Amino acid sequence: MVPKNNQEPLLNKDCPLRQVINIIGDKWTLPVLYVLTQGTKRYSELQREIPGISKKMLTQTLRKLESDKILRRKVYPVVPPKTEYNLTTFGDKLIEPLCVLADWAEAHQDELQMICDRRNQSK
Amino acid sequence: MVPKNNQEPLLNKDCPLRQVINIIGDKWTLPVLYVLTQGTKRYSELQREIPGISKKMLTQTLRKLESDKILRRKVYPVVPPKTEYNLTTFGDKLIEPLCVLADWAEAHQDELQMICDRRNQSK
DNA sequence: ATTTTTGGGAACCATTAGGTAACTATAGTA
DNA sequence: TACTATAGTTACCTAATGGTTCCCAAAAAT
Repeated sequence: MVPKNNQEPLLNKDCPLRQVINIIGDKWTLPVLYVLTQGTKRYSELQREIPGISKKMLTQTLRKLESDKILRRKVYPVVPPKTEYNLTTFGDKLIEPLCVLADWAEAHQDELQMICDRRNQSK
Repeated sequence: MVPKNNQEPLLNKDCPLRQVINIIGDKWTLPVLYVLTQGTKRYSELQREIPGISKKMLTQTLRKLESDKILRRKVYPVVPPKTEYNLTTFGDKLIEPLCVLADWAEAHQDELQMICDRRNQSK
């Protein structure tokens, strides 16, 4: 009898945790999600509220999250264009465990900053 | 991720949460950390227990985590070489909030798998 | 008549991440 | 004598990520 492939869920590079990290790990995904926790936003609002993001990256990030069904995109056929974005219920649920990590990160802000500084210095 | 005060520690691309993601977001970091939660491991043990990792990536991942003080590297001056790795207390602490995310990810395994499948399909 | 507004798309480039293969040293073993 | 085990290093290549700049339409405002 072949042993059941009960692979450790945290071991390999396709584990669920890794999948989450892949989904939200892009440079601009967290800022976008964060702004959307404040409610429905238009494209231009997102761009204004996320310092440094370019149109290309904003569009790219939004489209990816839309196809992941983490957010919803609603286009109004008017001119000039109007598009609204808001989190799906799945997006809302995803936010919760991220908050835990975010709280930990805030609590360890100084250590994290030191790590990042050390990395930038050694480059 | 819920706004707490007038600060915006989760908004910009250098926020603490983003810093954590940067630190543990590399392809092989989570598998390495996971194996090390089982205790001290030698280089060859890590390589055996992490399917698919190459020597180059294992070394690279370990060195980065060492300079981040997430793990400790102990070299025995013998031949053939012997090197042991284990988590620091900071590494141990880092694991905890990641477990919360990992638990959520496991609970939503199916949805996550669908997202990843859809992404791979559209490529 | 011209500019502004909005939500993009397309082309192009630079940087980074990650993968493969070959090479290293030295003691012990067959 | 040749081979194995260990813990790497190096050079080279490709793919993915992210950034910049320019282009678009059509109505409204100046």
